[in-house]
Amino acid sequence: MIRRVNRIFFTRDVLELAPALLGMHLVRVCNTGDRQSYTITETEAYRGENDLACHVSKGRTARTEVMYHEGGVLYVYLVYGIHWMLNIVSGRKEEPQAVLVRGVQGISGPGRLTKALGIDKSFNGEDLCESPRIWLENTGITPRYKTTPRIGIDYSGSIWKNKPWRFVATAE
DNA sequence: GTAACGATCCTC
DNA sequence: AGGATCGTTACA
Repeated sequence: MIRRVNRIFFTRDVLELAPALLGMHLVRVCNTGDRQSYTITETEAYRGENDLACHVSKGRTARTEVMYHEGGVLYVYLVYGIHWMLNIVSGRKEEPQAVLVRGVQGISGPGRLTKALGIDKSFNGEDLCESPRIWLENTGITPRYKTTPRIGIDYSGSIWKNKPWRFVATAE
């Protein structure tokens, strides 16, 4: 039985949640009522204030406030003045962690993903456990995956830059 | 108020 | 290898 995943699923540590998202369905209901579902194939973990690649390492700000919420809400922000990034907040309240959804089946690249799904700033703070327009469903399939360092965070220093916190589903 | 900086993508 | 393009942040 496929159904929306609940709060408990998201309140785990981000290093557990990020790989667990692989193979799950990201379901999006657009304005016309059309429902589409996308299989998640690539994620990255951003883990707390000590992680120099994570936005909260620069302090708690209006932008990053949502990451301090309980897991299951979305953190959406703009990079390079162009691309919206889709992140799923992880961990418990006051435990700022998030998973960047980098790709789904058929769409690679986090910027292209949000464009295809019509995700913008209005989704910031959206609750995956309650929202009528976006949620996650379990498929019971956990694909094999590989880990690599995260992308585009060269500024964060070698310790954090080299953490193997990018999770990419591998073809069977 | 101002200036610098990107968790990217596309085109050379 | 480099440019697009603008919200967020840090500073004065």
